[in-house]
Amino acid sequence: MPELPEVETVRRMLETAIPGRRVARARISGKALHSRVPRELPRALPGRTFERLRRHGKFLLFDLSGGATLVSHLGMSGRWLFHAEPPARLPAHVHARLAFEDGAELWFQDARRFGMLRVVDTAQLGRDPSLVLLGPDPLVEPPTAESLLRAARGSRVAVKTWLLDQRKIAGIGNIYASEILHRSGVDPRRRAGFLRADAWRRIARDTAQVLDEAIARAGTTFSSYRTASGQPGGFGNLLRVYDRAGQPCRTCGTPVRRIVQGQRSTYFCPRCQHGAGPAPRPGRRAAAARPARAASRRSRKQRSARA
DNA sequence: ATCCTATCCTGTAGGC
DNA sequence: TGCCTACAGGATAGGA
Repeated sequence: MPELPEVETVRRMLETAIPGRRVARARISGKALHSRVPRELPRALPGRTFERLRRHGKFLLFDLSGGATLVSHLGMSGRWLFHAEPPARLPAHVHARLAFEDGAELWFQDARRFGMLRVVDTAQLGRDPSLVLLGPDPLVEPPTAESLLRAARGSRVAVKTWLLDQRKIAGIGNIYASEILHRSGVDPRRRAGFLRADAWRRIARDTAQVLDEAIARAGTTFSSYRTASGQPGGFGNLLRVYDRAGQPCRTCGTPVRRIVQGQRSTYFCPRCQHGAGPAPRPGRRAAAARPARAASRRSRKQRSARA
């Protein structure tokens, strides 16, 4: 569920609900002891008021009164659930429950327990081990061709894998990495350190574009708690390659391919994302000359067929 | 330094 | 129906 656009959606939602509310009680579940939910939560939070909500990449930062910040990462399956009037029945995998003085509650639910919570001294946030290495947040400091070219200098990893490295850009995950590269027309297997400025320029442009569009639609996938009815994010329909192996590329009709890079799925269009520049592996051939121009016009038929 | 692999968990979808 | 396997939006420790 949670890449930057999803986390930003959560942030915006919570921002309308929790600032100004004071914690009366915090509980963690027994199972939480095995997860990354700190045992001191019940001691650290009561009496504190939520002040504002920040985000850096995929991290949510809840600033609290008294100079503390609740740092949260949703991992793969984490969710924040806000209830003005909490239901009696607790769903599975709720590891932390914060009860406010007015009766509202905020729950942290995380089936797979890859997420984490931590309470840190706000003044020391910059030294937090999980935050200190993060690269720029693309909404705050939009990447440019120059910044990307510089950051990727010398890197031999595939550009898709490079985009997932939170130390380079904070917030891009597996869905949007594929989507960005498809829009940019860059082969995901190409080595980051060998991309030229024009490729990075397109990647910079499309990173901003994809993230903005996804945020505007409240993200991809997730069965959200934003509305009482739990509407899913609306970007799923706009995905051009992710999870579409074998289906026609929305641009040219060529079947989308799925490959595995760093144990994670990558989706791309072998025609739209053929390479300008050096081949990903020492063994060339990916960029073999191909009459992409003329041939790709065949797309029109398929496009209308799908609509 | 950089890169790669395995690992932490549970839920779900698909094949038989 | 049940059983089995493969896979899932993430990060990171440790070895090469």
